[in-house]
Amino acid sequence: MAALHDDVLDRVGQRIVSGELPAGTVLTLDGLDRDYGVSRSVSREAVRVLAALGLLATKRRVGLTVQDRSGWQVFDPRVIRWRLDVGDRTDQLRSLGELRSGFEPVAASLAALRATPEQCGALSSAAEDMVIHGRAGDLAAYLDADVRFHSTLLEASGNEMLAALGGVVTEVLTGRTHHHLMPSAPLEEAIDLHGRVARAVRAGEPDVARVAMEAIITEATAAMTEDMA
Amino acid sequence: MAALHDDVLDRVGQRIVSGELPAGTVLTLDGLDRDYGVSRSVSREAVRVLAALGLLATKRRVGLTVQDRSGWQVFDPRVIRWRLDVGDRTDQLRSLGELRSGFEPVAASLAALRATPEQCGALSSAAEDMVIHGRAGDLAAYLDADVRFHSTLLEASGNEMLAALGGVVTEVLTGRTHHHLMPSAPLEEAIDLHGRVARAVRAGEPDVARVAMEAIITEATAAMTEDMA
DNA sequence: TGCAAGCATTAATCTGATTTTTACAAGACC
DNA sequence: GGTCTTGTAAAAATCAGATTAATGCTTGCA
Repeated sequence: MAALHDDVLDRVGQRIVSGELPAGTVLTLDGLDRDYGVSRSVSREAVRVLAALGLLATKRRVGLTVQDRSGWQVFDPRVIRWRLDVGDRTDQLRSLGELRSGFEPVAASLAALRATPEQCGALSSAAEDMVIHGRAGDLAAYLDADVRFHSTLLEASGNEMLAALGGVVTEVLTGRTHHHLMPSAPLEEAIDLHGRVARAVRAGEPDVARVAMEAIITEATAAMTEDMA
Repeated sequence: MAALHDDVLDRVGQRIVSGELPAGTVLTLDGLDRDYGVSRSVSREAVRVLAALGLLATKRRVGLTVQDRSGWQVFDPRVIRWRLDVGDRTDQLRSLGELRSGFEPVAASLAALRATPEQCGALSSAAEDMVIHGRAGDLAAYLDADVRFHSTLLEASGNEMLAALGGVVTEVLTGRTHHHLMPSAPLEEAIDLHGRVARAVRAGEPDVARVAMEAIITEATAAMTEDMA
């Protein structure tokens, strides 16, 4: 099912973020063709994308040079996923957590000022689903509701760049569930906080929404650090 | 000099973000070959990158469909540049301002905990330069110091994702000066706040740093909105 | 020792052919 | 008439061969 292009892209991307191919390593297109048994078009297009993501640089007569982490497009969902899958998961999640503690409270407060009735409804419904599936212990359905909640909230902020961070948050939530960095049963307190945010947004209370969202991130960070220790 | 690949990439990218090719428009690879007079490899690789940026989606038997803005990788430097060049500059700057109000205070507070002595020095020196050039009314030198201040601070947060947002902040600062959305002489208060952040970071006082940085963003937003009215 | 010419390597580009997927339509059936 | 199957063609995806253009490195000369 997975197309050859995506296959090569994923595999090389993962080898780079995992550190198997450290910065400075030099590859060649011919080498990739042989390694993966694909035609030049496939490896060529994969390399172009990796170069766009800042993971590789191409140079004539030299080849493909693996780039230092400082040049990576760390906001690209693909890079985030690779790093969560095979890279420095802990560092990555800490970075993302700190970042979220910055922009999600702002998004919550903006959403309280700008959310449409439909978005308020979607938010409440997602929060309710979290209650139901959280209590039932259905982690997959809980995750789905969690993702819906945060994506809707960021969308409702009316700020397209905050909305664009929805992909990043989705990767974090999915990643930490997938890698078992979550309590086996979601905490009652976390679930409750989501409901509080939803109500504050509906009531148009930006400060209440912001504070509740700050608590969500703090709680999530604490839960995760404990779990990793 | 500019390679064919980058040429096609830039041109198609700009046509999309400018709205000349609205979401839903369907193109074909053959069409691009003809339009730009390049071979399939070139258009193919450009399309692959555009697809990675979320601007296009490819589908067999259909062609290339221009995607809605909601899927764009709006944090990619290429996309930011295209939008500042041919897109909606003012909306873009407002979005970026709201985003900054989220992550810069967090970065300031983290920097107070983690900045190295060298970074503290660079921060203080940038703040001093802002005083000097601000009072002298040298806008270009002031901007340079301002950019140095914020980039250093984000770097000093010790969080690579916050550091990666340095480029974004630079765009905001440069953009608003370039488009005359700044007071002709920087406000004494704004300059003073930067010094306060630098001192708080050096002293290791995260809360003071955070509050001062919040004030910087609030002041900047107010100044810009007034100017636009 | 320094410099310039030439060589060899590798990405960049062009081209033609084949394979695979799949939207759409024509026909078959109820 | 409406739904289901089947066939066809359109377009991307992939493969493969050849040519072009930069450019790092070496060689030879002064």
